[in-house]
Amino acid sequence: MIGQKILIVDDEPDIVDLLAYNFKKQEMAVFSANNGKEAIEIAKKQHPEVILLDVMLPDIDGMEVCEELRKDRNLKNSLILFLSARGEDYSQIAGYKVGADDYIVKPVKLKVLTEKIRTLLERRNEEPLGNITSTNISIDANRYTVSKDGAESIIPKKEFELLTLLMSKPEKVYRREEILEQIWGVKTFVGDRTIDVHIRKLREKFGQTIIKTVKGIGYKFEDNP
Amino acid sequence: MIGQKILIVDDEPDIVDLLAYNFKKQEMAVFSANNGKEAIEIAKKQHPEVILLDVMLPDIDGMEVCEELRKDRNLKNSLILFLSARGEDYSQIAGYKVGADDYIVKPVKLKVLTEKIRTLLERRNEEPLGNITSTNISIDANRYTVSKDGAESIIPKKEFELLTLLMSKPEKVYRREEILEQIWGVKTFVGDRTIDVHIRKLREKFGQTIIKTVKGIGYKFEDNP
DNA sequence: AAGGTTTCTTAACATAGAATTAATCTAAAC
DNA sequence: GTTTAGATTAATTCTATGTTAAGAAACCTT
Repeated sequence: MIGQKILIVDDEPDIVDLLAYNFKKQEMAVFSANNGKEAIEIAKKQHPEVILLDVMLPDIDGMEVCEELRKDRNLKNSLILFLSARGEDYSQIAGYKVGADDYIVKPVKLKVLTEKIRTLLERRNEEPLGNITSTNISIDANRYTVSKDGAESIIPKKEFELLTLLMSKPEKVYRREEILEQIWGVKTFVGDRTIDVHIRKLREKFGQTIIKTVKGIGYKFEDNP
Repeated sequence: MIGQKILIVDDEPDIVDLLAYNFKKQEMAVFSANNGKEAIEIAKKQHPEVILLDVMLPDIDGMEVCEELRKDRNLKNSLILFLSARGEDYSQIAGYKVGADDYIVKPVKLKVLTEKIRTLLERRNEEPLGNITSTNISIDANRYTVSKDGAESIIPKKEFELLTLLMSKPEKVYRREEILEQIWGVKTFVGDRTIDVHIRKLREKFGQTIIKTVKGIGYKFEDNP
């Protein structure tokens, strides 16, 4: 588990220390928080691959924290594990609903925990990521291909990202602002016509009608059969 | 278990003798070492199929020896069994991390040991681990060979690993990041052009078309008949 | 240990193709 | 009909990768 980032959230310093020590030894980058607020803050900044989250926290409930974390794009695929004391059985039921991947009952056994994380991480990596399909065009994120009418093609990165974004929510109008933010990042300043050019390329390749202009606002993907 | 090479490593001559006698009777080629250094030396030269390794050695720790041995490509598939005195429970935990196949608590019972080895060897042979085949190229991970059009060749380690990675999921685009992580490990900082050079070597050897570049993303193996 | 060989990595440069911009044109909205 | 956002095109700049050669490191052989 070398190189992964892990965030440990618990209000008991002993537990945090123990776990931190263990995972540092495995060459993971360890972050820790003692409460929910802090946890959210760190997670959003570092987007760790693994998050261990105590259910009982002084400020926010662990499950609420979890819910909050899952809203962040960069944490969608993180592994979130609940830690709960023996009595708090409810976590089991609620846990999955809220989006945790698993839960561990304290006292934590390091070996078990480590193994669990390893297994889940492996499984995660194997899972095919992002595969979007509409009536007449489909994207395969693993292979970075776009298929239309059976013809598969590889398109440049920016075009691919743009198409993926629009197709991820068909019919939703993405404001130009929003597109810039998602694909170019917030800080980047890129000319006014840049998006247009990429849109044009996509239309050229997959037909004028797949992307509709909403003047003054932005663009949307249209699934026209 | 006829014809196999076995290396016995222990600092107690009695034990070595006993085991040696036993395995010679089974027509195995027996080698022995009294310390870690010697063990490594012999193992690298003889690459025995089976290695019995005492955890407590006068010089190097048995587990370190094991780790060292596993680095040798000819010993990757050897059967390594730890021998440990009853008290030394830690070997159990650390053992499999380090790459041992099993461990035996002393006093060794010959019949049990022999049976264990037999079973493990059989299982090993049954699962020719890592054997990837595509239409016109195939990898034999056990023997570290690559065959194309009937011609079998041995290629350098890094190239082999890279090819294996890409071929393990044909058509899947491996991001450069991902490749680095898998083959070089996250901690390693390796130059930007290193991957390219290895890719180039592979294309040189097996044809330009086997690996396709996905610009801005990474590479993928293509099975083109 | 010395010498030769192979493998790995790096640096430097070349190049193709991608991203961006600028300039100009078009059409929708008022 | 004027205005303005967007479309179009081509030129320009950038960037990722390809390529080569050379040095370092690992590996073998004697």
